[in-house]
Amino acid sequence: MQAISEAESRIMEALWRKTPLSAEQIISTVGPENGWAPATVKTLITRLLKKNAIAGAKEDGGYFYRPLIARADWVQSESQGLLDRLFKGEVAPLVAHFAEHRQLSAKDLRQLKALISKIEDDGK
Amino acid sequence: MQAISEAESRIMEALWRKTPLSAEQIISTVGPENGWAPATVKTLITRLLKKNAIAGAKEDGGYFYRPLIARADWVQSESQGLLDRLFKGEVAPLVAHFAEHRQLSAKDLRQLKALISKIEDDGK
DNA sequence: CATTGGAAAGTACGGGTGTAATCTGGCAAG
DNA sequence: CTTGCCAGATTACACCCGTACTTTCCAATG
Repeated sequence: MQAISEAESRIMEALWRKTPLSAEQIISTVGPENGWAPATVKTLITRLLKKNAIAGAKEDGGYFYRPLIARADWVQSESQGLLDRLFKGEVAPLVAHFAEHRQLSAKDLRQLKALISKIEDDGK
Repeated sequence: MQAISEAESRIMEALWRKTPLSAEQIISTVGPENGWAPATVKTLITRLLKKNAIAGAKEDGGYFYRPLIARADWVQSESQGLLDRLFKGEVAPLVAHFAEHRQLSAKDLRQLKALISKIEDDGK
């Protein structure tokens, strides 16, 4: 249901990038990326199965895994937690923080302005 | 040096709110807040000492603890990690995400606009 | 100097995590 | 029908974390 660990999330990311994937494919993408033995990847897959975060099924000749939770949902709970714990749930201070630490690129600024305009237009 | 755990961060937050604090003070602020036995709080203090995240010293009649790392630094590494893992290091997509999930209050919008104006003025 | 009170260290223990090997059982191919 | 491969389960093990108690050691106080 919940609490996908860091290592497990690497598997999820692979499946979110491309779904479905066979065990073999997961191992060959995610293994080298992280320096994991095949057995390790299989353990992570097992744990994700147990957590109902993914499902495996045989389809047209092979056995494939698919994510059962949407990346957006996961991102939501992860980032919501951080926002609450560190910034009292307010988005602006978070952005201000990044701004102070020179983490706001010109590209970010452009995108942010566009985003704000869009939101205001929608509300109109 | 690193990796302050969730529970440990509660102690840090108390010390960041008011520094220095005695063990007694930490226990009586942080204990009830989290439903922790005094012994638990002391364990967390010990672990933070071992991690060099705080320091204890006797000063004018009592024994007091002070944080050794700045809250801003901690917030920085925590949020940077999330930003990198979830949003490829780009701030705008993060804000966009919150916007989509109705997490952007009117107040946030106001503050964001002010923030952006300020940044642009500074750059001028 | 002896006692005491508190800080720090040590011990405990169940659960999660990272890392990994092996066992098992069913399906497919020969 | 038998055999082999592969998914899933089991087992392993050290470390971190949450939760907590007990022991040790130092410093101040009487």
